[in-house]
Amino acid sequence: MIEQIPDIVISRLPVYLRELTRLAVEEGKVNTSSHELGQRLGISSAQIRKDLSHFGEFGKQGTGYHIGYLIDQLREILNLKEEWQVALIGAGYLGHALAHYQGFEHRGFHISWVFDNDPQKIGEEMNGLIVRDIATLESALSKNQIKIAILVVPASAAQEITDRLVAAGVTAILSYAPIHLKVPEGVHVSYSDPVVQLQRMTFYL
Amino acid sequence: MIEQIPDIVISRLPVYLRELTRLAVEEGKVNTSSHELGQRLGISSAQIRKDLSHFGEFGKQGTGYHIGYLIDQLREILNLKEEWQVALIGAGYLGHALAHYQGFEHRGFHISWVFDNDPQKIGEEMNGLIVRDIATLESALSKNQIKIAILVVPASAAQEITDRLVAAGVTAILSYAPIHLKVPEGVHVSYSDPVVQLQRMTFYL
DNA sequence: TAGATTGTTAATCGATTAACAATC
DNA sequence: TAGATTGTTAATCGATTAACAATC
Repeated sequence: MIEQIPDIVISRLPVYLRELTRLAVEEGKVNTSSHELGQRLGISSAQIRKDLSHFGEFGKQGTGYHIGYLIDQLREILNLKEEWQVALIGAGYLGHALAHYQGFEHRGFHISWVFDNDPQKIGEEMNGLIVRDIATLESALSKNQIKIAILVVPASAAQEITDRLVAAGVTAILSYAPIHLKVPEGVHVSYSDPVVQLQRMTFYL
Repeated sequence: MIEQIPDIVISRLPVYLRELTRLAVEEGKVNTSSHELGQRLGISSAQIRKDLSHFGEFGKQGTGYHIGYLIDQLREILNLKEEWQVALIGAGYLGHALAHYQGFEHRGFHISWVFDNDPQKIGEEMNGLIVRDIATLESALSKNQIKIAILVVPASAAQEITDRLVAAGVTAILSYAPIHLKVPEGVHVSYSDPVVQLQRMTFYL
């Protein structure tokens, strides 16, 4: 029986990976400890060790973790050894910003397609990419086996586009539309709604 | 002793509020139930009732909740009765997108200041707002008692700007910088890093 | 009345933390 | 060796769910 790893554990791994990369690249460190990493992330050292223990033994008593090795292992665990091709749906202001975002490269992702339904935008160039007609969504995604999409369309269009993405074989969607999306089992959705995030904080103000 | 309400409960309230508004505005419904709301959000009805029970009794046996009343109560709980003035730090692509985002209005927020340190951008107009010199950050925020900031600057500048925001009285920060920010007790930070969100999903692919 | 649905309690489930033997 | 730190166990803490009396 394969042990089921909690999603909350998975969700912390990218944050560990990000901080480890920072330690290596910007501070030139070679080793670290669960205590140091936890300090920097506001997480207990016990939690970091427990999280990692789901996947193996990556450290050494007395000396902690070799950063390069742990980065490598986390990239392996998170399936980041190969670059993922990503489709961006929506060429509005936010789509524009994401198309120009430098942070995708070297962290495992590359936006290779942009779609919109606005004839004014179709054919436009965005950071080297041509905006395609959304009518060609299915054929392009299926043919290229795209598994990941970023959804940056109005709430009113989000569910319909989601259904089309899923039908075309997409199994991971990062949505900026302010709406809960219905997807079948096995399709993963992650949400980003700045207003929801702000409203969570105003409770405390 | 005031009962401490779990942050995870608080984090769901904006989602309830958003869906209730959709039910009212787009479908013209007047009443709903924890079951219906849960169905639409992929949350159990028991959890919705439990969450709401932390704050009072808002429903009626047999008939459920009056949507308008529950919306009103949630807005009260989340301190959304008055519009919050927000400062946007960073006038790059993402800052541009946020400055033009229509979703803030009517959901409790208004971007009233934009700052950048790039002389090329200072003075530029963004959706009716003038980009200010970041050197004037402290005076503008303190004088206008701005409590909320959206941080859209490079990771290398994020901690320094955060320190300045906190010193100027900001107590809620929505950060798009891919870095964990150190803030004193009482200051709230919410993060949005698209790469972290994508990496969480690639584990399952 | 009969059916529906709430708010709440208790049980279950799951996540975090503390502690420590092992060992580098 | 002495000090540091891991991986793991058990205890604690917290969140979710199931069930149901109350009642609209």
